[in-house]
Amino acid sequence: MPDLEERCTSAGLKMTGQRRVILKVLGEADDHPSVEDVYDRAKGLDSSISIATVYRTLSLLDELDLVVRHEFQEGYSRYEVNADHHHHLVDLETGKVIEFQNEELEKLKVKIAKDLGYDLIDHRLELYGKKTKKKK
Amino acid sequence: MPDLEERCTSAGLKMTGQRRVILKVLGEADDHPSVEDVYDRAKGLDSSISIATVYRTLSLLDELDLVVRHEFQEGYSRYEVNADHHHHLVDLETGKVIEFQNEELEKLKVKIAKDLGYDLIDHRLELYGKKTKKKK
DNA sequence: GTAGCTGCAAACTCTTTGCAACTCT
DNA sequence: AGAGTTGCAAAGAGTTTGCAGCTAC
Repeated sequence: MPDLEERCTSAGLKMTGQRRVILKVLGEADDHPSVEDVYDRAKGLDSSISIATVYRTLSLLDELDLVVRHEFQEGYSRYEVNADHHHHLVDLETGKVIEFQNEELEKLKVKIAKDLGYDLIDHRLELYGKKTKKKK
Repeated sequence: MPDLEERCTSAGLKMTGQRRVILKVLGEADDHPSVEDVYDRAKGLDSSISIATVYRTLSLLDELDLVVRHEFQEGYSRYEVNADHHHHLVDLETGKVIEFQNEELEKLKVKIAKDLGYDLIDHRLELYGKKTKKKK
């Protein structure tokens, strides 16, 4: 698959220094960074970058589907790159996000929507849990 | 089941005129009103009520689990009373919210969390769809 | 009487935007 | 050259909060 920069330029975006930095940060992220996270990491590479640019760039990338915006129950957005289809389990004790996939679940969702008379366009499933404590 | 007012007083809340109005509005709501919605309906009964009170009251009710707060992908909260356990399908064309339950889904969620080593504390499932168009 | 509640306005958080300067192509 | 992009600061939306006065108990 072509890299992020290439996909941006072929979508007609100009490749500025700031965008290169933000794309680098995103390309290296293996977590689900908030705008603030992306901003902080980007500033490490180019301290002149502004948070408005980070917001604008992430919005663009979201529109181009190069990035997926999530809103967990935290009051702000987090972004994810290269998101193959999956869902999230949020660890309530650490805030860590665990990804999972489940075939059965996919089928069930489509079926539920269909039974209600709808075509499924989008969906959101998040689990919130705590690590199972083993008995001593 | 005892009514909302009763449940509030027995939780130690003072029963003020404003709260009575807000509880009446909530008791009569069979939809998923936003804070603004509750505020507007409450003003119809007592025009002196302030939106700060609505926010404060809804927060209290949420803490007492007398109400469930939802954040669909709209940028604000909606509330729901007497929520027996169910999920939502949001009609992307009309904004209408359809409720559904599904036993199979419940079991599957618990199983997924367990397989990942977690106890499921909370979860969120929303489907977003459009009405299936029948062929002519 | 007093702890709790209220309205008001100011403050806060996250996000978007107008504008003048700048920069890819 | 010119459209697109940027930083800055101001503005927006939704929500919370400090405070002085009021009210249920």
